[in-house]
Amino acid sequence: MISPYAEPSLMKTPLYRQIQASLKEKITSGVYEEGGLLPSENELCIEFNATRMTVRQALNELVREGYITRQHGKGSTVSASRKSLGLLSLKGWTEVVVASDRHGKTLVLEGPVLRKLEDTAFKPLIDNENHEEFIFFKRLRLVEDSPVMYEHTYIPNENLPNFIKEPLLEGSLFRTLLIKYQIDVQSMTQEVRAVAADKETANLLKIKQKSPVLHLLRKYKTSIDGFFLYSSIYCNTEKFAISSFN
Amino acid sequence: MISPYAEPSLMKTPLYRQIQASLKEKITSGVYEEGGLLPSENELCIEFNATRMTVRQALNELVREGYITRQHGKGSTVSASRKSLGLLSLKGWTEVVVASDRHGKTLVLEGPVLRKLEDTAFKPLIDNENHEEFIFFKRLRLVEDSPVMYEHTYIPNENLPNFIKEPLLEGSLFRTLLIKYQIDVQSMTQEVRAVAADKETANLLKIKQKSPVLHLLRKYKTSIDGFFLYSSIYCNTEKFAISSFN
DNA sequence: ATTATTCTGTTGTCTATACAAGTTGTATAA
DNA sequence: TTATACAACTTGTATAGACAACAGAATAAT
Repeated sequence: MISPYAEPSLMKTPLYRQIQASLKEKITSGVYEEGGLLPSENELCIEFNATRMTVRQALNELVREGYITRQHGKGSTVSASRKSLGLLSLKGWTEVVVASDRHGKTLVLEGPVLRKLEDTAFKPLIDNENHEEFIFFKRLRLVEDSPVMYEHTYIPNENLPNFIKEPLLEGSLFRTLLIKYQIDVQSMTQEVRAVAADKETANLLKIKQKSPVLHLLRKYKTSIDGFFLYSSIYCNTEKFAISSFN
Repeated sequence: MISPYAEPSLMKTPLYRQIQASLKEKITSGVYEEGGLLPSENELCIEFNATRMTVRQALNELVREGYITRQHGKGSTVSASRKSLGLLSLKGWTEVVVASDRHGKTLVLEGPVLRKLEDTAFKPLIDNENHEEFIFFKRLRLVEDSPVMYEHTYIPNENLPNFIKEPLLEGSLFRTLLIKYQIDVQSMTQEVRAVAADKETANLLKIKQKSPVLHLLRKYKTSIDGFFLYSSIYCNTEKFAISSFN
């Protein structure tokens, strides 16, 4: 496996996933504008040459991801991008910030480098697999030039040839995994705590030491069985809240 | 409307909701034990006299609510009750604590009483409706006799005759709404922050003032259109984390 | 003018069927 | 004993169609 990109995806993606991706693309790019109605299910059936059940499956996924809401007898409405920096479900940083119309930046403070997972906090999230090596990131994320999140990311060093050598596509990890490696991040579990900021975190987030920060321990499930991503995230929630739904 | 309970539900609940409820009941009561397999889709089809699509809709809902996981080619597995006091999605306090096999108690510190909503923090969650009066609770929730959550609940004073006069069924708000009033809590949105505990909260949660606590602002959607519940929750996450998934 | 009623288009629920694809155990062959 | 192949089971994807329930606009009745 020398090719810079992974093998072109021969595994055919299901039709409903294609529809889902297509609609998502049109929503985030503004073709379907916020607050507006999507085409009706029957129209989508014609557009994608699919049955209503298939179209509905795509739409239900978009509801689950928070892109649309639906109303009986009316239609599917494009959700307003969450006002309080919705760090919801699957959405990676880049996507969220773009969608919420704020100016976001990501600084890579360290990495990507190979290292072992020493953070014991992850133990309860990791089930059986004992991965040897991880690709490690330290990133600081800013909104309108004020630091909001400090994140440590661990990715098992498998399935990702040349990952370390090349920059992220558009600065987005999720997007890079999807485009270059056909790895789709599908869901997430997390543990949430409120903790006092330690010295490093406080400095980076420009807050006082010991002030309350949100601590998220995340495990992302991907389209590759047994391949997970792990993140430990400290959030300054003075200006922005983390919003979620279910 | 003098009858103590709401009219017997004449609105027929969809078949998939019935299946969903039946399976949920069997899971929480232990008929299907944790880590075990549910009957296959085809078996459930026979049991409930439904087609696979209908059964699958029920199963998908249970996945969304975190009761089961599914694996292609294998079956539906009953999820282990989340180790870290999973305060996930829709589950009310009672249900979570029972499921997680911990000894939980709820103290009603104040209420239910009628009052207006003065907490300005809810403003961003409330869209259009200006409810006049709310049924208000102050509750403290304990796990193994140590206080973990301090919660303010606001329920619009509509659709709930005699609510204040009678105790909650099995101490559970959600269960009371479902059984007595046929109101099903279906989903939730929330904003999450880390804040410093004020004096009252610190005292109740038995922690030091200004120590970090999790603050959750929740809006619950119900089966009645336009009828929402609101909660402001402070959590001590020293011992327990809030876990969620999506 | 206002209020009902009807109509049309939408999403919600459900049936019946088919084939694809993953998992597991069993039988067979090396 | 160890592979290999197969069979039987599971869930995943998809088609085609039907009727119910809801929203909103157009129409008819008052």
